Amino acid sequence: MLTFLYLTSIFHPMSTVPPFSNTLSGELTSTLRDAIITGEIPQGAKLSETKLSQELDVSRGPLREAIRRLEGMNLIQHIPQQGARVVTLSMELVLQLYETREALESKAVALAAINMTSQEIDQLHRLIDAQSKHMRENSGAFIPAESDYAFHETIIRGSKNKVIEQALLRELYNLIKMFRYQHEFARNSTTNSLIEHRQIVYAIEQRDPELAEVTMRRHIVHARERIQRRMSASSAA
Amino acid sequence: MLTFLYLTSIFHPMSTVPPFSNTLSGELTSTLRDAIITGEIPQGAKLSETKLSQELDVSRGPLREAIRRLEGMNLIQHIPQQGARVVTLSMELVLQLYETREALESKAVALAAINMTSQEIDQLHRLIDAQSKHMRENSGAFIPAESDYAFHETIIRGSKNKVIEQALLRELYNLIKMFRYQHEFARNSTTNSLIEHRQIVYAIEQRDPELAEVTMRRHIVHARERIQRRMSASSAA
DNA sequence: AATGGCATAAATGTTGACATTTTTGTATCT
DNA sequence: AGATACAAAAATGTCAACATTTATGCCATT
Repeated sequence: MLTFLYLTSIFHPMSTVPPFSNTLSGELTSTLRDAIITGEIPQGAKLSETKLSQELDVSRGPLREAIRRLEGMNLIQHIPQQGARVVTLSMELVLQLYETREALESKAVALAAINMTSQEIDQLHRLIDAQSKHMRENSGAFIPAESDYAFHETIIRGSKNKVIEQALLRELYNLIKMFRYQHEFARNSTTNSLIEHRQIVYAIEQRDPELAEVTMRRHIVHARERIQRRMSASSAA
Repeated sequence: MLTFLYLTSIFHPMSTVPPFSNTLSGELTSTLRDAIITGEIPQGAKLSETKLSQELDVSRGPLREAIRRLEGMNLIQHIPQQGARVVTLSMELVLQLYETREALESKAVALAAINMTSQEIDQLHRLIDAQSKHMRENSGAFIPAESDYAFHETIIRGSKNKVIEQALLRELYNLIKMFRYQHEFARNSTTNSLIEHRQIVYAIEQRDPELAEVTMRRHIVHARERIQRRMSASSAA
């Protein structure tokens, strides 16, 4: 039933992250990653090697390697002699993700305020302008998720700290994207987010690490609180 | 030449981290991890699948899986069609490691001040007492690395945040241990560290997250500055 | 009817061989 | 002598079969 996975991996909007191409096991990694993020393979589902290898028409070797990599990205959990399961995003885990993101990304933006090039700051302006334009032209008050990710990824890369970048983009953000993609209420950002984005860019522009840090911290805490409210309001998934 | 690796993986003091047992590829993961941390397989060395499989007398399948896992722990870097190399700890990377550790572990201790059980706090006291005893009885002014790791790991686990715990213990600490193990000057902690450890435990005991956070942040910044001084003084490895 | 054990089936772990790509070394040409 | 091109060798990527462990389902027993 997963025959359309190859299309997903190429066209899907989720794929801002490295495509792992060149090798079959790399392709499989991207394919499965996107299928997990979108929920095409649902949370808690077992990744049966035999079934997947038949459906995707590959041998089990590369598949196992892809699974090991996804394990490293925290998208799946592997129990020896039992197999791999897609991670389940409990409310507890999501809140912990945002706590961790707060710690890492506030540090990232502080470093970005020091290390970003002016070209990268220009890029932030372009993204914000696009977000602003989108809001004006579409009645609704939402930033598309893709644009929001681009904004945050630009800052994270601008920190020039490869360790933080890796921790955020390779481990945390996949899980956050998975959560937001699978929960309609979390999929888009509010109008407040745009204001906060402006504040963050202002602080970076001023080369003020402390201001950038507290602004980003507040931005993420707000997001977490919004999630917390809406999750306890509706069903706690 | 790596025939003694199995012994290393069992007896080596580095192994406070999960042993990955039960399965051959899990054993290989632990074995290679420890060999990398200790420098038995040196930085930048190529992990040749054919050679390793001969020396360790295993087939390449499990070996490749172990390598994928070590990739996820940031201990090795893999380039498709070219193979895997042990990461090289440049001065830049080490400083970035400590920046990241500062962000994560200061958050961890703030959470630990809220979430730690009294049993866990007792454990911290026992560790500090042992460290104190060790310093009194041995002329030198050093905390053994193992005891220092145990202290920090107890706090990290005490945060009850699995995401932070994973990021620190599975990704960062292996690299930090690798660095400290391979640089004599970084192997042990100074007398100041013990004082700072006491301050951290005090803050946790008072259930004061903010105090705990700034205390831990300073502790790690001090460690980073010490490293920075000594590395620029001697050779920049 | 429910439980326990046994046999079968299926899944994961492991292996060795095959395919393809990259590297290495040699020979030739300028 | 240096550089380029080709050929051989070695390494990584992939596959299919085998081994071992775990899960399933049936039968017998209480």
